[in-house]
Amino acid sequence: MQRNLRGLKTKQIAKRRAILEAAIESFAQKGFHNTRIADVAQQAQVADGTVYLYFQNKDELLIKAFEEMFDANLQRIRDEVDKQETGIDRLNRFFELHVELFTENPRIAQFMAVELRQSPEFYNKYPEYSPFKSYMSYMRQLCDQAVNEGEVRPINTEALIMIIFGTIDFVLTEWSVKGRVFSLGIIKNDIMDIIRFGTRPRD
Amino acid sequence: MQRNLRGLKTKQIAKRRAILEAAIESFAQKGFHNTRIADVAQQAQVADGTVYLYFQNKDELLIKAFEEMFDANLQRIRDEVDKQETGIDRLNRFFELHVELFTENPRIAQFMAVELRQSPEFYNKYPEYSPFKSYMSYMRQLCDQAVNEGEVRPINTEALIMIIFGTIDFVLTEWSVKGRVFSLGIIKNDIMDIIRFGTRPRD
Amino acid sequence: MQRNLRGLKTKQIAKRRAILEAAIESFAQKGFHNTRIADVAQQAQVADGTVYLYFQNKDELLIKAFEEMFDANLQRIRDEVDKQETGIDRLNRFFELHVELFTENPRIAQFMAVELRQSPEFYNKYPEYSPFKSYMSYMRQLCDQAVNEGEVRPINTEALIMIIFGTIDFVLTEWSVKGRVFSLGIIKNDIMDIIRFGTRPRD
Amino acid sequence: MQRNLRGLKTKQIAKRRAILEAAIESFAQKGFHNTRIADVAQQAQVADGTVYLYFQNKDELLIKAFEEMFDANLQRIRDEVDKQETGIDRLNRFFELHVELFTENPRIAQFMAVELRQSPEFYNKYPEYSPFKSYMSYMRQLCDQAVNEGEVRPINTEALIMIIFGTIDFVLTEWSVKGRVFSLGIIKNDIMDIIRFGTRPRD
DNA sequence: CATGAATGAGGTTTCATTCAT
DNA sequence: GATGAATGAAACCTCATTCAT
Repeated sequence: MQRNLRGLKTKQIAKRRAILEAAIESFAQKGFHNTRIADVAQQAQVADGTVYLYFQNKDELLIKAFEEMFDANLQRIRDEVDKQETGIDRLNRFFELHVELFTENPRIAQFMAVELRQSPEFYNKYPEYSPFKSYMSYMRQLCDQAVNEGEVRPINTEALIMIIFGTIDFVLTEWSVKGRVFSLGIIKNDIMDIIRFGTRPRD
Repeated sequence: MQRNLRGLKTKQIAKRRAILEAAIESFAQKGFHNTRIADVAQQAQVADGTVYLYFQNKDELLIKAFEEMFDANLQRIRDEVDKQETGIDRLNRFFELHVELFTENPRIAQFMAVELRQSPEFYNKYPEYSPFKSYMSYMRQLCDQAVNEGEVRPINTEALIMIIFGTIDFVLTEWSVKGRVFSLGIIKNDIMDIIRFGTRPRD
Repeated sequence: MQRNLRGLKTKQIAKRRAILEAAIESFAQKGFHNTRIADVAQQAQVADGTVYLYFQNKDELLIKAFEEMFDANLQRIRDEVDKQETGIDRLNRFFELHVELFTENPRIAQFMAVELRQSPEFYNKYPEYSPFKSYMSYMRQLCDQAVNEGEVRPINTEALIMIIFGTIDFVLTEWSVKGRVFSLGIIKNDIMDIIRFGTRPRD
Repeated sequence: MQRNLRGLKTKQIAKRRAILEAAIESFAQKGFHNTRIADVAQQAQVADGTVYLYFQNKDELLIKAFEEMFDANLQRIRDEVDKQETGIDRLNRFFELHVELFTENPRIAQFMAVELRQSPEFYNKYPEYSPFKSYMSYMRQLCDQAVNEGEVRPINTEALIMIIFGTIDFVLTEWSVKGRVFSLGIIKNDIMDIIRFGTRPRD
């Protein structure tokens, strides 16, 4: 019998995945608190109780959904970004791929926009909850490289990360939650231009 | 009997305000859904039922909290910003004051960080919910002025707004929700520098 | 200063009456439990608290509404009925006036239909609550007279009362609550005919 | 697994029934509005939430209680009545069985007495609420037959129905709600006598 | 493993009643 | 007397979670 990392059979892998997808879908649309486990179960075509065979409780479902969604995408993005030659090109590619990811997966974009912000109480309850830590860590690495290569002036890397991540987050949130009222492509280029220009080495 | 705008007596104004403050406090700390009306009432030193004399329901409490919080602060910020001579200075001042506001009112910063983004369902239910519309509209005006005055190159104003608002939002969220792990002052200046440099007219 | 039975000034009499009328109106339409004191007060153009100056509580408002409504009408009916010469005519007239009363005051008919039936618990709580006792007592008297005069055969008076009262109650309830789907005039005559015929002395 | 009409397992049928019985019991004793779902649940030996697995809400519980109580009994009555030869006998038997039913099931009698009449608002909210429609429809049929067979003179059938149903309703209400202060057996016979005599063909 | 019926704690909201003005 | 803002108890209903099948 084929068994996986977590000790699950292939069929169970699929079931687990279905539950996570259903959770993301529903969290994105209705928000965490307005999503009932019964909704997720129905969407995933399993019984309510089955959800609890794969996840301890509703909170964990949220946490795992984030974790695994980020991990999966980060890997794909890394592979692509690392093909670029220069630091500045890698940063640009990263920016582009990030936007692309969310444009092509509106559900994920919505999910992130709505669920990323949890209350301090939630962070206290789950200190390990830090969904895009690895994501930001990778971005930090890219920025540092670009600075070291001299293509970006020696600015505060944290500041740059905040600008990039914050802007993407905000743009995508507005775009996905409010109803895509503007062209993402145009604004994306303009933003990249401002940032690139603003971080260019001064003479 | 002294009566106010909404037709409330002076004492009632105070009570209404106390409820709003309590709501912001609690929403910021525990999140909207983990806040019970009883919490808000207790914090505001009124009976549970009293909350419903001033607000139709819990949702409206959230909406009004945002609305009035933004409105009140925007006015103060405008007054200050308009004292500046040049467009670029106004933009800078706006940025600074915005950060300052939230630095000095961590509760409000947290509240915004946690509750600003609602689910599509919420937006559908309350189409009028657009708490920082006037805020962004003012920012748009500032950007346009700066461009017209030639101190900022003719970039896409929307892009600039997204960068500014998104960055501030993200920085403050990280800073307030995660526990103020970095110096806001330093990062603020670096960010302003990047943005200013990135929007400077090219030769 | 003009003072009344209950020690009330003329203006207060009017206010008390307005509250009772409003109560009947609202009880009839929405039922006792779905009527809020605030509804009654608003309808009567008084403050909520004022209701409690005239009635101890909501229950008493219901009880008094019944009592006084019945008393007032019974008096008018008696005056009219007593003009009739024979027992059987008096019975007929009574029947007619009873129907007339409710036909001309649909609110009262509805009120009675909906609120007459209270739970055993209610009757236990208010043993004195017996809204149409005097009404039935008067009817009993009429029946007895008719029997004594020989125009009605010596039947069980109680049975006759039940038939008359029950039928009227049911007819009016159906008629008023369900939406007056049939002609009250025709059915009234048919009913009176059956009853008169059924109670006629046998040869 | 044994499954029933509504798609319920045998055990669930029993549970559903227990809830209905408990509801009737409690509605009869305390009235609909003074009955808490918790009362019903406790009486039925289930958890509060379980009630909502079988009925959408409290209103539906009332409606279904009526519907099914009437349906069940009507069937039994029909079976018995249809054994009679003549129309007039069927009418008599119907009357008797109707009275019997309620005499032997005081809870049901009380329930009906207290809850049959709802407010116009209730009828508007649930237009399909017409608990004894089939009951009256059957009675109409019996009356028509009796008229056609010539044993009852050609009177207004509706009038006769009103008399019969109204009288029974009133008698049973008085008898059950007020505390059974008179002999139902005697009065029943006297009433039947009056009605039969009143509807007899005239020469 | 999977199911889904059952549980029961908990929160929003209503509204009769009170009482300071 | 009259007002109506304030109170707070109480109840419907939801839904995360469990566990017998």
